[in-house]
Amino acid sequence: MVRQSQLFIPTLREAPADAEAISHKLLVRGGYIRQVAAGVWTFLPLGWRVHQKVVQIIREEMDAIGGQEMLMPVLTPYELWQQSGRDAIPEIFRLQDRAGREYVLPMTHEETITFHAKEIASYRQLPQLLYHFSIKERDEPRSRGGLLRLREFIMKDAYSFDRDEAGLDVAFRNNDRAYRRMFGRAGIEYSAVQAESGMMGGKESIDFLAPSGSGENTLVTCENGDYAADLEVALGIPRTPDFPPAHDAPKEVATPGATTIEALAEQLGIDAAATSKAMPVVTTGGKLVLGLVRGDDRLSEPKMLGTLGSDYRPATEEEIRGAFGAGGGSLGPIGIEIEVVADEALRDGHFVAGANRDGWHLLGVEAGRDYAPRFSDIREARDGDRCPTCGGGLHFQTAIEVGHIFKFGSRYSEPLGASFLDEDGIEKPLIGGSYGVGPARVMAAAVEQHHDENGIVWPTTLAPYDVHVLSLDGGSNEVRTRAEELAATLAAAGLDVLFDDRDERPGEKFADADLIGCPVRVIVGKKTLDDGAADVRRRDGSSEERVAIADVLKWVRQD
RNA sequence: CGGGGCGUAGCUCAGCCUGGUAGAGCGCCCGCUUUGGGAGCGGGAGGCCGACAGUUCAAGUCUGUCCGCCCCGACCA
Repeated sequence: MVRQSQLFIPTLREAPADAEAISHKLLVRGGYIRQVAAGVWTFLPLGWRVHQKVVQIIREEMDAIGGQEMLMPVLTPYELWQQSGRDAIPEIFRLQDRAGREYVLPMTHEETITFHAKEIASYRQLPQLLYHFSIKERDEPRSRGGLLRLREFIMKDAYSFDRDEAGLDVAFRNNDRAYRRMFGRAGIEYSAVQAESGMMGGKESIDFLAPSGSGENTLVTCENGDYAADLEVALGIPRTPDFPPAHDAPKEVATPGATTIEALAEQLGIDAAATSKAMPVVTTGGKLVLGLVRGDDRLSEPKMLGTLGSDYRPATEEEIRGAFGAGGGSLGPIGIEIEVVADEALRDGHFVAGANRDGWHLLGVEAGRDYAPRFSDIREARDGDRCPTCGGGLHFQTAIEVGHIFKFGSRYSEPLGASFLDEDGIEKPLIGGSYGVGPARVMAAAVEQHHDENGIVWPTTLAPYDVHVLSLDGGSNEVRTRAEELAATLAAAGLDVLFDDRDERPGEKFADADLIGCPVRVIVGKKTLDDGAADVRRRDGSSEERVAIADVLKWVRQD
């Protein structure tokens, strides 16, 4: 039992003016966290308790699948990152010591764990699953939203090593299961979706997205529950366009001043979905490519990146002039020398396209007949699309990425030289996977998903304390004593008890208790003692009643 | 890195346009009263007005540069 009068729980009546996300506001107001610099936060005692509860859940689930906890340092020799090639990532923090030796403050620990994995010499020592909780540093160009995106944060990162892909499959599935269990225990609603592995350089990967009022990802789900994906890779079946009459060959039409799809569709009196939109881009290799999507669609940058196999940028005015002989707004796929990547939605039907002549468009352009594109899914799924699995409606929700697991194979073991001798006597690279989860993001997601207008409603597994006992003594020693006895009794029974013994008025204690959000609130006051009782209430509003002091423990423990 | 916004008391903010002794509410400290949903009265503490450089008799206020923070975008295991 701890006395609130002696704790550092600086609750605030008002949220900081610049806070937008609910979790940001409530965690700051509740005295859980404080900002030190952009994207850099302190966990105050209450916040650290919650963080540690999340950590313990993760630890138990990792241990349950054979994970071995360890700890790798933050300060890491730069050479390791040179060997993996990740030294080129702009987000890494670098520094030098006084002798000029260079270090990296890691964003993850693949390099370091692989450095240790070099001690694995034989297939007899495999598989291995190692993990740690440690501070990650990322020079994010833009942090935001309280705990949603930090520049420094603690992550549980686990690494598996196996002798082959089959072994990796097993490790991957085990971690997937462990993740589902840990998020379930943390009271988080989430979807496991296929995702891009991004800068980790992986193959298969699964993202765990928790729907939230604020977040960095968009979760796309089918109303029938048979499809879930991150917007970046989500497939959607677009509606069928309302096509105008077809033509035997493209027919030129004057469209003066129509440089946007809206203007074009209006001028021609047609459905915007029956037009095509041309997006000329230049790859890092300097190659000009025309991306073509339906007029009502947006080009998906991650998909385009995947299709091109390289980063790219929009083409400049001069580059466009040179290649198309026309300016933006009148570009199309016909009569040009450059490669055309057309979205799948343009495969069937006849569309209006730019004529590559300023102020003119072409009616009835058909892929295959009039131009020969490379088809690829490069459109961003959007509201109104149908599910690719069952045709049901798709929902789009903002979400927090609370975990990400992926296979990296020999991505690190080869460059770092981590190999083992297999049963057949052949030296082979270790086959690895990484499994990351951010406890702070789990906290933020829990708050985003569980709160009301008065404050946080913690899942019981994450709450900083199980029971919040309020002494409404108004200066009465007898009431204070009885309240403290009850708090001590509950604590002796194994519950984490926060005892509000502060010399504050009732209203303030109620407000703070709601804000902090412990699952059970127990009030001892003059009124209740007259009945030899206490008022008990669950924070989620499911029950509230007056029970005899002797029965409080039983009440707390039921359901 | 582009666009926008904001830096004044612990917090939320006025004051800046039109230069002239730095303010309010909440919080904090003391006293009295009060005590079941953020009390009342009285007294009090608390400021390098983000930094630097200009303009001026005089700068929180005008000008410039820089720094910090937030939001949108770019970016992002």
